[in-house]
Amino acid sequence: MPELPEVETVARLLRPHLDGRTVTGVEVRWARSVGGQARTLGPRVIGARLGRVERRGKFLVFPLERGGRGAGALVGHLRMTGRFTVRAADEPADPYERVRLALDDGRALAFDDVRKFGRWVFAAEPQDLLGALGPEPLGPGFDGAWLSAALGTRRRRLKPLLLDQTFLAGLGNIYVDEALHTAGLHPLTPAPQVPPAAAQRLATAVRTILARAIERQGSSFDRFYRTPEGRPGGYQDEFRVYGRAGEPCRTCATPIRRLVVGQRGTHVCPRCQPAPRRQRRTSR
DNA sequence: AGCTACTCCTGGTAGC
DNA sequence: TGCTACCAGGAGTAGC
Repeated sequence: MPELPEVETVARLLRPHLDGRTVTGVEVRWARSVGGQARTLGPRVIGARLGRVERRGKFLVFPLERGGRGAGALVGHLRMTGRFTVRAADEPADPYERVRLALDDGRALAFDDVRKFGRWVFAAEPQDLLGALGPEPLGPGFDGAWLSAALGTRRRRLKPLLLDQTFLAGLGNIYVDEALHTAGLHPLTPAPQVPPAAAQRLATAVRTILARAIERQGSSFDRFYRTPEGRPGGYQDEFRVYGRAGEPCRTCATPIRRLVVGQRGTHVCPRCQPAPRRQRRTSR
């Protein structure tokens, strides 16, 4: 499922195709993909120029300009199976194409999405959609000191907390499992129980893993995530725990276990990631 | 505050 | 072969 490295890859590869293009048409094939804006989308985007595509967390932001001035943005989220592709206007549509923008160079920017969870909506003020997001893990504000302090103010367990986009923006199920393993932390550990040195390891693991995954253009372990050029990513070859239940840990050869945490499949090495001491149940 | 359950969706697959 | 039942899961929401 697309997380920060996949979305970053999409932004980087779309950029050269879209920067400065003018939108000449809109076609919506599945209204919910545009959040019910099927009727209003046309007037808001046709005639607008596309600015530089940006990523914020797992969101893609396509800024729009009119007469050199900001005119809102299209904000996209791939969720599970969304995909952006630039295709020639006469190229046949993907069977799961949900939305298409015609561009002034004769090509089209298509949003394909098998499971229809993804969204691509117009926002006059993109901050309305992005404002609640936590910091960028690859940004200057994120480091061991910040993470250690932030963990101390929360009571949740590490896994659901790291998946919470308002805590930290961009991590999903795969990279949380990978980072926790690299840092030697169990996903059920209560956040305030993480000592500063371990928080530092976790921050470093998050940054290192995300940066490496971007280099590999993301992870493709099923048929869903592909770059806008249609190629799979390469980071799945470097997974240490995700999807490896029963296989030996790459560090200590102990079989990887799969558990469910907050309705999410979760992968741990029982030796590298010792379970937290059982919490005392609060009596009465 | 933070937990669980539920919703949205579909293709793939396990089981019969 | 063909059917049904179930699974994955990001994020929003409701209820406790």
